[in-house]
Amino acid sequence: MQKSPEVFAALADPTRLGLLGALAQGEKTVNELVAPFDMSQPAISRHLKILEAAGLITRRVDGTKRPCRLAPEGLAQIETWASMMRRAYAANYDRLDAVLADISKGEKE
Amino acid sequence: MQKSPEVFAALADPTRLGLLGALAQGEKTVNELVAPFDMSQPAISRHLKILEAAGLITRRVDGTKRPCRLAPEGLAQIETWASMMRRAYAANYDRLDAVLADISKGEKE
DNA sequence: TATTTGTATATTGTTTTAGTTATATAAAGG
DNA sequence: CCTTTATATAACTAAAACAATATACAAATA
Repeated sequence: MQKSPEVFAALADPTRLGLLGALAQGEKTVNELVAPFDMSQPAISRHLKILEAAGLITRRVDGTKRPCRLAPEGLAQIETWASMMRRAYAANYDRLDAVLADISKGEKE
Repeated sequence: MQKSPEVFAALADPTRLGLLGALAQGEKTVNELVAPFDMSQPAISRHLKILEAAGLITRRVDGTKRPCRLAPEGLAQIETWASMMRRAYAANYDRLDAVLADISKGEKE
């Protein structure tokens, strides 16, 4: 129907959320990210690829290493979506609350 | 490894995002939600169940209808996560940016 | 009470996702 | 160069997600 929720799909996995949590502490290489996750290196590499495609991380080249960093762009997408929804909620529901309260008060009689 | 990203998984589907968008305009019954989504009613009902389990919508009973509303709780979870990440970013990366800039300046020689 | 309306659940088939092991590749170091 | 280190890709398997159709059920209505 409209745009694809690539960034949300990227978050829809506990391993990837954990990777982001690890990266929240600062830049880390792939192997450093593999260590705490009882999971194979290829599996982690695929997760990192998904996070990168979603704009949630970036990778630079340092010799044979590929240090990963958080990228704020993906985060911004999420925040933008959430604040749109919150605005819509405030506009269309806080008002509705009063309406519904009136209705149910009327129904009690 | 740790907690399950149920709320993000709920957003990781274009139909469900669309449903939330529709609900952003106000309360709607299941059939009203089905209409714009070239998809069967049972499929939409299952999506709604997932959104409800994630705390993103609530449903009330109105005779045989089940009007759905946005629930701000799920939204709050997302906002909380995002702001945690942003704080971590600010704390551990803005500082790191300067460090990396220094390093790459050194490497140029 | 019989029928219709609104919604939910069951069953099933297909597609997608996530994991493993094995292997490729590229840079570093001896 | 040859080997090791760091990471990526390939091939495959298993599990989960999504959709459709058929059906059940409860409330409204005729």
